Amino acid sequence: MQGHELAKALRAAYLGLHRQTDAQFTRWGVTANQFVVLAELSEEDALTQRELVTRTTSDPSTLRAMLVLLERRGFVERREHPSDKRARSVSLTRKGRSTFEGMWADSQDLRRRLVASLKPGEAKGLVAALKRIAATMAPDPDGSRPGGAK
Amino acid sequence: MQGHELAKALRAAYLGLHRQTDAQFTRWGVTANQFVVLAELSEEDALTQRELVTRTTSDPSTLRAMLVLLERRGFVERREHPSDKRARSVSLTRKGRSTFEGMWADSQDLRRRLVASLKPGEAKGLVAALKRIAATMAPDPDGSRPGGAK
DNA sequence: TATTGTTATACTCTATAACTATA
DNA sequence: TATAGTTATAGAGTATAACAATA
Repeated sequence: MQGHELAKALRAAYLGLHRQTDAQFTRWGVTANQFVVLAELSEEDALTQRELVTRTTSDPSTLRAMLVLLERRGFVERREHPSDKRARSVSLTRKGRSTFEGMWADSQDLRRRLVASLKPGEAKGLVAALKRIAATMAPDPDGSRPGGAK
Repeated sequence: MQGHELAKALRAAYLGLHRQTDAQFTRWGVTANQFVVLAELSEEDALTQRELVTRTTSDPSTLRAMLVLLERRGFVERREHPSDKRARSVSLTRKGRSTFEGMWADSQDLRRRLVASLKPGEAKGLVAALKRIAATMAPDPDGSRPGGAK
C-alpha cells in the first residue's frame, strides 16, 4: 500500500512538471522531452547517440526520431564521428544553442517554483532519494536483478 | 541549477518506475498507464469519466482513448449514469477486477523494491514532498498562478 | 562477435477544436 | 451558460525486429 502511494505521488509530481514544461515551451515549438536532449547537448561539445541514449534514459530508435525532428528544425547537427565510423557525433548548432539559452531563461521561474514547493534544505535529500529510486529501477544491463535477491 | 537537478532526478525516477511497470505487465497486455486507470476503478464501484480524468490527471479525450481500449479487452464497462444523462458510469467488469487483482499481486515485488530503495522512515516525507510538487504543478483551474505571485 | 546506428512498422498516449446532448 | 462526453485529426514518443556497416 505504501509503495502504491509512493508510485502515485511520483507519477503526479512528474506529470505535473512535465506538462508545465510542455506548456512553457509551446511557443518555442519544442517539447519537454526534446528540451531534455538539448540540455544534455548543451553541456558538451558533442555526444554520440549512444551516449545520449544513456543520458536521457531513452531508446536508440526513440532518440533517433527525436534527433531527426530537432535536426529538421536546425537545432542539432549529426556529423561523422572522427574516430569511430559507425558513430554519429551529435552537437547543437549555433541556432540550437541560442534557442536552448532562451528556453533555459524562459523556464527559470518554473524551476524556481519547483524548488519553492519544498521545505528549506529538503531538496538535497529528495534528489538523493530519487536518484536511489532511479538506480533501483534502471534496466538490468545483463541478467542481474536490480534490488532483487542476493 | 538546483531546480534542474531535481527535475532530472524526478524524471529518471519516474521513467525508471514506469518502464519497469510496463515490462512487468507486458504479459498481461496492459500498459502502466492503463493499470493506473484500473487501479482507480478498483477503489470504487463506479466513477464518471470526469472523475477519472481528475484522478489520473489526464485529459477527457486521452482518457476516452484508454477506456475504449480497456473496454475492447473486456476489462471495463461504461454504462449510462443513473442521474446524469450526459455522464457515463465507468466500472470494472468481473474480468477486469480479477485481472487487476492478478496484476496487483504480480507487481508486489516491484512496489517492495521501490520502497526498499529508500532509507527507513524516508517514504513518508518523500510522499509529502512529491505531493507538494504535484500541487504546485497542477494546472490553474482559473487564472491563478499556482505558486506564482501573490 | 559485439557495437552503432537505421529502417520499417505499429501502437499508445497526448492534445486541440468543433461538436452533441444534457444540466 | 456550463458541463460530460465524442469525434476527427494530428503528432510525439515508445519499442521491436531485422538490417548494414564498422570495431
